[in-house]
Amino acid sequence: MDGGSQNGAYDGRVMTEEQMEILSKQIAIYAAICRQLVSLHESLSSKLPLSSGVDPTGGGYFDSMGASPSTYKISHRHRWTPTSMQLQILESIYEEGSGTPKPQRIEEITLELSQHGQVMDKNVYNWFQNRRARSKRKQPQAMTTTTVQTVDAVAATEERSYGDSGGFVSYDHILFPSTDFGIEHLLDGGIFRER
Amino acid sequence: MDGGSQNGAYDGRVMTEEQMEILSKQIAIYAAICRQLVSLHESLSSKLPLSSGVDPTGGGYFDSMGASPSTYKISHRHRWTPTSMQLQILESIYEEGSGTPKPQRIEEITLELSQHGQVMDKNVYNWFQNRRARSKRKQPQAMTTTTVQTVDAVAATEERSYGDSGGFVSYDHILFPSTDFGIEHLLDGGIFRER
DNA sequence: GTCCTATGAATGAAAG
DNA sequence: CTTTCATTCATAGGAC
Repeated sequence: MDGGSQNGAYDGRVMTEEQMEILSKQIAIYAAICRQLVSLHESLSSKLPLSSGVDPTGGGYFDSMGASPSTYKISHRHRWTPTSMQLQILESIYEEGSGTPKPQRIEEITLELSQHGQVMDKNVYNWFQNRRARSKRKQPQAMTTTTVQTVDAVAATEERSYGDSGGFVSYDHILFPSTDFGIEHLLDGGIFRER
Repeated sequence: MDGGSQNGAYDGRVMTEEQMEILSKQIAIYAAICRQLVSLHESLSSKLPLSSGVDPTGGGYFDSMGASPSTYKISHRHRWTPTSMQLQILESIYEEGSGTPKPQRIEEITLELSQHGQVMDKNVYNWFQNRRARSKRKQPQAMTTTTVQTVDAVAATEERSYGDSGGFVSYDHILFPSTDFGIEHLLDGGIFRER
């Protein structure tokens, strides 16, 4: 661990192993924080192009607009839209299937649907989930109150409005979430401490 | 290990001025990046009426309604929503391995998470269950290379994030608004370079 | 332009 | 652990 290294820019060690370790950890801490913040940013920025070219099959949604051939939207769609053909199939299966989409059958359905437009398992899965949930909630719409959707909208508005516009907060609790790293020690008492 | 460090260990210079400068800059770079990312996060989460209003200081369940105190309970949130901080921690723990949430470790995690917002054991348990189940169903999509976060791999990981701009979301304009730092040189040829 | 509706998608919680 | 349910978020498309 001393002068063992020969080739390389540093023919003589100028730091102890311990110091190297500390410094490495300091760098690693910032690296980890940055990585977390970046991924946080990704998740916050809605569902932006997560695919980023890595996923060729599921990367782009572009529907054929089965009902309206007049529309040519080649641009990337963020949301899958079933074609009318697909919708028919889905509705049929929904009715006949006694309401249980079955996890493995999803793939079969997807396969069949993909003959009428691009679709993924996830889309089919979501569709059945939503279909079921929706039809269930449509039933108890006998609410005597004049405005059903008004309450809904208000509630949504309320919830959406809780963006805290408070003043600045110290970033320390953000940057240093846990004591796993032993950050305080490193940053406050490390080599680069202010003394 | 020579006698470089005991308490009060820094009475003798073990690094050259140049090395010190490089290291200082490395740290400074990460610090700057983190600061920018944090402020980016702030602006993103405060500006958008976006989803779960991420409240850095706290907040899980509670929405800051209060527009109409006369109402008994227009909309109470029954559902736990992890803060961004909590999410980061959870993701970290999830990634760092041991795909088994561990029964007792849940409490530890819960304890740590509770420093960043209200949370219960059950929430953490559910989160891990869901997380695992859903990542399983996911198609083999390597959106982010599952890089193990080890101190050794930090350099490589960061280099991937910075230097490699192909196929990855270009954060460069965010991270590096100016070339004042000369980051490439430092990160690629710094003391902690790979070779 | 703003507002509303419909609906795909995400996710916490619970059931099996 | 696997599958399902319930709620919510986000957005496309239409009405005005």
